[in-house]
Amino acid sequence: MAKSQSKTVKKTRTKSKIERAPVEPLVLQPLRGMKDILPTDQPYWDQARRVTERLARDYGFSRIDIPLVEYANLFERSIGEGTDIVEKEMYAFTTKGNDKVVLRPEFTAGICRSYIQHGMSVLAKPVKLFSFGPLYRYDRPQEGRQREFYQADFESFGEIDPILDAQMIQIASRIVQSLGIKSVQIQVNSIGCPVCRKDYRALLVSYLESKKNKLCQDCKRRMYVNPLRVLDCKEDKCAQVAAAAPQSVDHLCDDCRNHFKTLLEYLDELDLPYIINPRLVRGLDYYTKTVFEIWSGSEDGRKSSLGGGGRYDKLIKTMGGEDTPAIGFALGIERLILEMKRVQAKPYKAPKPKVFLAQLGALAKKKSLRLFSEMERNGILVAESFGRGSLKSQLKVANRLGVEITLILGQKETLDGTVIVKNMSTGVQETVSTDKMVDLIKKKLKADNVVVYHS
RNA sequence: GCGGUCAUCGUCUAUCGGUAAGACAUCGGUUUGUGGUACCGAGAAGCUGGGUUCAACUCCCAGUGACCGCCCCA
Repeated sequence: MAKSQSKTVKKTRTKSKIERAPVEPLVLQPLRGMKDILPTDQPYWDQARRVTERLARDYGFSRIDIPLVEYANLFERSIGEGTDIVEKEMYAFTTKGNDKVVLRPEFTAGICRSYIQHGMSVLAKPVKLFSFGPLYRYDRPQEGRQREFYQADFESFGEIDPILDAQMIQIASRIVQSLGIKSVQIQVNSIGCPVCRKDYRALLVSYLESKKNKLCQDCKRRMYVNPLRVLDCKEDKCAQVAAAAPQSVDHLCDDCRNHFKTLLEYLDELDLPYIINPRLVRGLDYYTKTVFEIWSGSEDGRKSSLGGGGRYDKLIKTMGGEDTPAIGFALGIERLILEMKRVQAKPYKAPKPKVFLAQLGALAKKKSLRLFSEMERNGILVAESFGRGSLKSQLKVANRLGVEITLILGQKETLDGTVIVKNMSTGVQETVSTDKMVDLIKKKLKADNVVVYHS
């Protein structure tokens, strides 16, 4: 080590006349908008993962994992060139091989790519897939809005029936409720198919043109690029214009209107309360017919969208696959967890060790490693503090951990092939031979109605 | 991408243009191989880079980050 250091110094010295390479300081923080998920937060993440995985399984979804990085044009073509995600939120860069790539901003495009590539259209329909992982959007962070964030994503391919739409909304709602978030609002809307949307769009544009001078700068531009999004503008003056604007639900073709009507009937049947939000349009181009979002109840004022989704019946074909109707949605994990904390929902409680192994002296210390492993193999969770020497400090740790039994292994016990089993609540202790130890502990834990976990 | 607020031990919070204080947490001790409380002790901080000044954690500028509002979304 010292040798290589002096070598480095020499090198620098010989180089110093030419140019000394500036040493970048080590930045001890993550990139903007990214954060560590610390052990203290993991119980919430565990809960989010467990609930989504269980419901995915219950509703027949298979897990799929796709790469974090894809070609940029996969998203440009599917999400749409005029959208905010593509226009300004892509976490994009060029590789050494000169490929233009992005860190995935959403799941749908990548899953569709995989669906087409692997010929999943031959599978029994509907093909139901779910995923869980990080997404990246290069925008300005705020609480519940990071550059790296996680979603649970559900996609279903090959079924046009609106019962699928209802079921997807049901799953989303079930996940949120199962996490202990009771008061949520489901918003639904239909933005029609390419055919009726075209007519509606023309109608909307001509209406917006007549009110042009009452719109904000952004919307004056947006009305031609993506007029539906004007309806979503939060500017007061635009909202006023939007309120009187023609609504897509009033201009659906027969097929789309029936689809929407049937969906609402299904939702009524499921007793899922919803509100129709004619201004819900969502920021991605590929949606057709049904779109929906789930909003938190938010008694303390803050409202945030926990997730959303919709139908994208034309996307697979647009991307080069066979004509396949599809619907999907995603939930934002960080937002779910923020909401869980707000409503004091219970996180997942991992099983905690009920046994502590204390050791005293060099010989016992050596022996304790094997003892620990023996118990682990028998499904007994054991805590220890092998680095500590004194029995007193080890018992302190045991006490703090709240274990029921502490095993004490000293010099004497090691030589006798025994171990002291101490009941931490009564203080009573007995000496048993090590070969009977596992059975005895199991019996004691079981007697206390304590589950013994098996690996 | 635009506007605003903020930045001190691991956490929370003081103070000051001239030695940075406390609480919680952590670790150790209060005589031998037994936990709690109490008591004692230890370690631990001015985001980074410039400037003003005899002197900067403090004032100024820039950067970085967090948060808030907008945009948008999850």
